[in-house]
Amino acid sequence: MELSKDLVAASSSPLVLSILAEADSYGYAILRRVRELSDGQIEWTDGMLYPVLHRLERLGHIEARWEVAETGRQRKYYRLTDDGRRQMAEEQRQWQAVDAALRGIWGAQIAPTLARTLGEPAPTRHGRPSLA
Amino acid sequence: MELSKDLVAASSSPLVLSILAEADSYGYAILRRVRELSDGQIEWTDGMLYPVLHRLERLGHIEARWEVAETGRQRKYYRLTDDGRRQMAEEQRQWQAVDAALRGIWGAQIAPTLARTLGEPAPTRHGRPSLA
DNA sequence: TACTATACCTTGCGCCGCTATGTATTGCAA
DNA sequence: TTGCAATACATAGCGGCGCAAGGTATAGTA
Repeated sequence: MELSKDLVAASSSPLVLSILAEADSYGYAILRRVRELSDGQIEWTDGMLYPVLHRLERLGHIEARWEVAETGRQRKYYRLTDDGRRQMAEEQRQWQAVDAALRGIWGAQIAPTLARTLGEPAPTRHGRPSLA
Repeated sequence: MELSKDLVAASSSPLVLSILAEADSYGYAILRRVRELSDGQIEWTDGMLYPVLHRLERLGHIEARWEVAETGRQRKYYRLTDDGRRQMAEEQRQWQAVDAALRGIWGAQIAPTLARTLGEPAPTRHGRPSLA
């Protein structure tokens, strides 16, 4: 699925922090984990992930170390810091607040939305606009 | 609650489109509706909303008309177009895909996250990193 | 030998939220 | 009647960031 850039921006930090909360990891593995978690619906490129990792490191949310994998390859492992753990919790709160609002408004519209996307005529809503 | 700018960016379009799917509305009323829907947790400024409305109009997702309210005031009412309704459905799909991924990873961590934010020591995770 | 997957990185473009600022009107309270 | 808050719209400049494109290098495999 093609995700809007704003949604990618909003989800990249919480997703990365949460993945590192599970266990230390490195760039390529994080890309795979995101694909996995979303059942293949979210497809990040490495070109967008590395800047995210560098930013999170600059902000002190994560820490990097070089390590040599069993394969003989160099890998840069990242670890969640205490500060990063707090940040993750905060981002979780924010996401859930927005999600609650969206669910609130979608919940009241699920049936009509489905009907309309199926091509049925929308109930006419003009005439007197609501006086919010 | 203070929301990160990325989250604001990601939620502004779906929220506005969904609110207009309920009924035609105008700037100030939309601000109030957002506050209402989020139980006061989301506080948008008008300075960020108007550019959003102009963009959505430029993209053809909504349409504007001037109207004089019972109060005698000029108000710019916005209406969701058919294109906007499709866009809303698409953004809903995207949001739910990301939300599912986040729930997936948070679900496996809810207890530990709560424990750690309460100040308990995190389980040491260094030593052997996971081989993702 | 060549190709794919792994593994890291940076540059430039374009977009957009946010703060600050501006204008104008209505209604209420001092 | 004076002043403030709420209503109602709008724009300019700044800073930040995704993303595509491009780059380097190694390991494993055909």
